[in-house]
Amino acid sequence: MARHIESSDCYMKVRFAPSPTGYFHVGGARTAFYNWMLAKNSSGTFVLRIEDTDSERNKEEWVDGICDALSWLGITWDEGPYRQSQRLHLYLNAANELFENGFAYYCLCSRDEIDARNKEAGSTPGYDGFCRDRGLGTDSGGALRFKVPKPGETRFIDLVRGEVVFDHNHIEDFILVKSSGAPLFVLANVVDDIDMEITHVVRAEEHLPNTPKAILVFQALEKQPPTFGHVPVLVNEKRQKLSKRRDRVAVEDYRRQGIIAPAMLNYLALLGWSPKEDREFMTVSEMVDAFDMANVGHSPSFFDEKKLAHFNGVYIRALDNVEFMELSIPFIEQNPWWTGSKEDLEKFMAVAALAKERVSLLAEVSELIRPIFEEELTFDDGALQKEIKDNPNAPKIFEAVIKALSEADPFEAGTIELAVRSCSSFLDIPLRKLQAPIRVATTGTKVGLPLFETWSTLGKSVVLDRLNAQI
RNA sequence: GGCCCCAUCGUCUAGCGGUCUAGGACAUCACCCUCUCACGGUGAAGACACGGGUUCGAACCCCGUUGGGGCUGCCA
Repeated sequence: MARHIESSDCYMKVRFAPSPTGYFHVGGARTAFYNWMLAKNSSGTFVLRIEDTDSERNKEEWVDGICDALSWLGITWDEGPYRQSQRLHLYLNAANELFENGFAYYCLCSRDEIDARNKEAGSTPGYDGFCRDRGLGTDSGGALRFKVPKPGETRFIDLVRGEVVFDHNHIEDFILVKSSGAPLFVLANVVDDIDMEITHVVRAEEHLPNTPKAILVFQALEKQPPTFGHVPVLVNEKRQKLSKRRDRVAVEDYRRQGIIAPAMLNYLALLGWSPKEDREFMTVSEMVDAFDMANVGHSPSFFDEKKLAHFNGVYIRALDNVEFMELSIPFIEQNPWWTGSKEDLEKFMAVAALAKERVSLLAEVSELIRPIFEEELTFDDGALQKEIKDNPNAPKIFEAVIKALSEADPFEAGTIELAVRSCSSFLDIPLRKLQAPIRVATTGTKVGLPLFETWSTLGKSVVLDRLNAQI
């Protein structure tokens, strides 16, 4: 589809304006990242604004969750976090101005009354303008509604969709201030965008129908609206918008599983956007340089955990061993066998490169390195049965390996391998068959880190003890 | 229901009128590598929703149909 507008290279002041009503989710993270990239590649400003005007639904802990998650991702804000709950006077001033200038009126209708009237008249849902000309005053105790000019239409150029037109006949006179005196989203949003001099509003597509309302308010306040861009929503496997209630979407969840921040950012950036060259792995600065709203797609994207995990694996493998260990330690600390001692760190270091290649989530590291730390080995019962108890060759394999091993000196991967291979040819059992029982005996499972390196890290006496225990 | 948005392999996408017997990536399968598992390598299978136009020529432009999504709150 032809693009009707190019995103400009000029200074952009953007904002990410989440509402703290639940876990910070991946869709929000993507929106934040897009905004952040726009600010970065225009030498602009990224504002964090917490839209907490709805005191019923907002919780302080969610605000912390948002800030923590953004910080973890490396999405830093130049201004804020502003709190709308602390700026109520600004919205009320604007509301008063709109009322004084005839752009808004007070309304006493309840939803039930409106619905009843619509039903009786056989008309479509939406406010019917009952109080429009009643001349109710500030002291009426009603809600303040914006008087949408009718007939009329509002059109604007959306950065991703091109020109969009809304007929005012389908926009009801929406509420700006509740009867309780609390300002609502559209009002607060617009007033802040004016006050903070936001130049570009990039947000999720679910806000597209709010945009003409916002533009009307900008105009009534005699301000130039910013440029808007609506990015497609993220959907689940059933192609419904990702929901905090229904779907697993919390950034925090992925972090706890061991997704690392750069992998998350890279994956998120590619959901709905792709650079011209169709590249996949990019550093943050490469993404910032390449990012362009003109290349943002138009249709919803499915958040695919499998592909995220693949990206994460690639990023983990690119880590150096020390970084890998530092990032992994929070995930292994909770194990009783991990003490964090110098010896533990040395053992971990010895297998870090091998472990790195075998995980796509940091939460998988524990299981992989557990055999080299545990005093009392935990066994996979199925593997124990199959590879040792039911294996007629097991006794002679143990006997031969124990004997060969005692001569392996120094006890290193190379000498161990020679010893084990000699058993293989001596017993005429292929190495792949021969390694199974001794692997289970010394690590508890049939899959894991390469055996010879594991043994050299474990030390000769531990290995011999574990082998002898199975005879 | 009304309004708006969208439509290329199962998924994320490349493609902006001829270079498309439609490219890449994830997932899947096969083979190779290999001490297990991974990693890596090679290969296979797999898509332009449908119908009309416009055009010498359409995945790309227009219209319609169908399908999906969003919104339709004194939530954001």
